[in-house]
Amino acid sequence: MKITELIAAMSGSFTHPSHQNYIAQLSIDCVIFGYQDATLKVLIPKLNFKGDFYSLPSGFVRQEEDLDQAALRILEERTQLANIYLQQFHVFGNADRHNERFMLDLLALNPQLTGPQEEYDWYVRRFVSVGYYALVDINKVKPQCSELDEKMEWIPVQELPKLILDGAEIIAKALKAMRLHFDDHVVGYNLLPETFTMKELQQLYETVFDKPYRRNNFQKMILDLNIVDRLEKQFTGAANKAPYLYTFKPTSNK
Amino acid sequence: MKITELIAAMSGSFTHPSHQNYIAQLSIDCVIFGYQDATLKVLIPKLNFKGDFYSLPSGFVRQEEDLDQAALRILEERTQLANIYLQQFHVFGNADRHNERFMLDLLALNPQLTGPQEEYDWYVRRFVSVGYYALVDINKVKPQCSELDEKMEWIPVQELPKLILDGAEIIAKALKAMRLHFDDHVVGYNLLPETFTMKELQQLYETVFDKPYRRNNFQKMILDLNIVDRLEKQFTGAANKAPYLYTFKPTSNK
DNA sequence: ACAAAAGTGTTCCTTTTACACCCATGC
DNA sequence: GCATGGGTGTAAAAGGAACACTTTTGT
Repeated sequence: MKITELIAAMSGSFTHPSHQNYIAQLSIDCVIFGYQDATLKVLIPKLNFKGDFYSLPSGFVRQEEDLDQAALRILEERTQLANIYLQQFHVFGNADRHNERFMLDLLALNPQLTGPQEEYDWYVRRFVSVGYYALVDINKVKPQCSELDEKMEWIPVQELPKLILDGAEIIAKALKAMRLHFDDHVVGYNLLPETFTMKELQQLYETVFDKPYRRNNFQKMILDLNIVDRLEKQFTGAANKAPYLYTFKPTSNK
Repeated sequence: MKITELIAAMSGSFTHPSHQNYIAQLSIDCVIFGYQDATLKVLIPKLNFKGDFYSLPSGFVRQEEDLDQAALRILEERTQLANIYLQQFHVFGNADRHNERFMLDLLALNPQLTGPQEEYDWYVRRFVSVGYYALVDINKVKPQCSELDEKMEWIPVQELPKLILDGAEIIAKALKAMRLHFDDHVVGYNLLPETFTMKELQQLYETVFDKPYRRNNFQKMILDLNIVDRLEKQFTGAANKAPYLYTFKPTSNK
């Protein structure tokens, strides 16, 4: 593989690479949150090179596209999902944010990589990166590896591996911003399937905020917010009262 | 004046212009808030050209400097103030954010402006701009015009003129973000002089949040927060009880 | 002594938290 | 019937809003 292709793939684009089409020194990093097994997870690609390089889904911004559009494009390519809930949360702009260290590590372990110096220089310059986080229904996502990825995995936020560059800081800030937005009480919509029980919703809250809620008070809070509709009961076969299913009101979100 | 100098001045730098030193297509826009006469004001430069062009203090990012550093540099140049409270709040990245319309309007009214095509092209490309807001003690600021400015004025947020580009949107978002941060109850520190009375602090809150507070409850709230120290009384000569002066505790901010 | 404005205390109400009870389900 | 978990009601506690009262200052 050539550096050219590497950069093209890193850009989130599978088409012919040409850095002329992108804004130089500006990138987008995405933190994709999913929720499964009462755990908050992040979609993390592992690069298909020697050495354990974990990164974040990222890419560049085309000249003719909005910043938000670019983030959406990157996300859709990776998740095969449209209409993703997406929030810009921070710009990472330290002067030492460049890919040189990463590339040196990568090339040391993978000497077969070659490519034009020009492309390499373009890529290892200092980059300012806009952080976006996304909330997705983990069951609907079909993780799509880029040409560079060995695999993409949902990793619990508590068990993240060492990430290249400032990935750890980016995720930490994303989590903080997400929690803040969660208080609006409509954001959870995006992490759950269409229908869910009150208990499932409560578990989501407990996971996100990392604190327990009382069953009855939680139910009262949600119902008072008037953001969910009650549907039919869900008979699980268990020897107890069947819980109602709920769905978020169509008007109260997006 | 040449376009070259115009761009140099716009960049917030008074030194010899060279766009090589800056990150291309990335700019910083600052919303500088001050507080005076029970009014929230923004420092707005008016450009020294024919036509009423009002802008925001802005500039570009040098290759070797952090994003935050760049914002601080721009702010210090304009206010002659160090240690400014500064917050990044949003990135404006729509694809149609370019200076071409503004430049056409400007050149139509000021045909004497000339300069190399190259510089012009650099400047009118699409720009992604990082928004920062600052809170300053309005009495300490000595507004410093750039070479381009006819004047710089503190304009009440309610009475803003038409700004070039998306200035209005930027200020609106800055105000929203500032109000949000204000809830931390330490931010007000930066808008007031060293010492102040409880009434002055209350008026600040009433201005920022645009709603009345009750005198006694407000006092209780602030004292309970434990963020201010009570100093000596301030005798104004008025025929009433002298109010205490307060100052923010040195530990509770920054 | 009085008016004006600052400081403090006290009650009332709303919201939040904690506890208790009842209801449905399958064995 | 009974164990299990879901739904609802109510009391206690906390927090906030409104009101009243006291203190200080210069005339």
